[in-house]
Amino acid sequence: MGRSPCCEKKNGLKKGPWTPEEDQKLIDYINNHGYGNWRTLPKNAGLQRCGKSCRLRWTNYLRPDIKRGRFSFEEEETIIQLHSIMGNKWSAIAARLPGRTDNEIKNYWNTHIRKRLLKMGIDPVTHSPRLDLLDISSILNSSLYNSSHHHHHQQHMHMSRLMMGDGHRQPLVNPEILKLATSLFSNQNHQNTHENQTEVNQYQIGYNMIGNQELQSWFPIMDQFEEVQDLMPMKTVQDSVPSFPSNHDDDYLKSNFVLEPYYSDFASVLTTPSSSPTPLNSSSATYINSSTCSTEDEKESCYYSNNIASTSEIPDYSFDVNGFLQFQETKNHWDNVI
DNA sequence: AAAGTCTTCAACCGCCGGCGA
DNA sequence: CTCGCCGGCGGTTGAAGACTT
Repeated sequence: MGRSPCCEKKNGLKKGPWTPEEDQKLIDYINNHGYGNWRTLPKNAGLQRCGKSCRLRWTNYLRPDIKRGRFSFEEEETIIQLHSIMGNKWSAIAARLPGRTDNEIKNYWNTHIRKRLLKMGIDPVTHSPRLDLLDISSILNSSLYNSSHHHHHQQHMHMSRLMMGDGHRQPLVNPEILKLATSLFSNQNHQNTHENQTEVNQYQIGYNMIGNQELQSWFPIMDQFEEVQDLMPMKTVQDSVPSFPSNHDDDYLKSNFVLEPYYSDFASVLTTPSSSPTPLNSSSATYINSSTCSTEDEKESCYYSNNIASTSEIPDYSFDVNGFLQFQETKNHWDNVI
């Protein structure tokens, strides 16, 4: 039954950051003797550390094959894809990223990727769009929205630019989702909750979302919708131009309503049969792109400006992990060949 | 310049499963 | 079968540095 903690206080083992001297002792020992029994290693190596601490230090930091430095865009894409399939299986993800440790990937996910997905309105757990998560204000601020938009016609213009771009810029928001959001907020006949559910489910089908997890991710939308319905009357959609409530613009937009995260070209790389040896099916995968965005800032802005992958191009949902991994290997192979 | 706040990430913790006695 | 050991995993923490006010 259970075992005592590996680092008992009474035996005076050191904790906390490693010193260069300790590192060197560990490296020297492993170079000479290899690593086998972590429990006895520190004693043999002359370290006042527990075996667990030594193993962690070696596998996460001192190992010679550790790759240091920033994650490349390709690595980041891989992490996101694998996470969409495997979830928080950091070691499994790390196994697919040579030189990266599970700890490093976990940290990178929590400090960078997760935040970015949230900002885009993508649930980092399910990888599906969440209307209640998108930081719409940051999207708007980062592009064409400005504070002088209180006139109605201007509002329509902004929204149409959001949907269609303006000739110079690409659209920022998936028009389908924008329609969904608009429709949700403008439809005044929502007494029948069953109908609401049906409407949402239709859009889920559009995203090929299957499974309780994905379905659940939409529930907050409905909750929030009902709250807002109570607070303010909604307008009806006029023609194809969506309209948001005329007052409360800023508050409204900042109230965590999300329109749509931007799926990108990378999705088509993975989902288009012509470029994929094994057609990849993964609607819950969150695809982010751009090979041209390398710095953090560039990545950030690219996330908001990539092309949209139309919902009609999204393949059927059915995870084929082996196919995916096979695809990755083939892709890597050809990347190397090229 | 100083104080306060936020972010990052190395390291720790507790738990689990595999394995041998 | 049970027990104890060990390696490994994922979640969490907190010191240090970066950034903001």
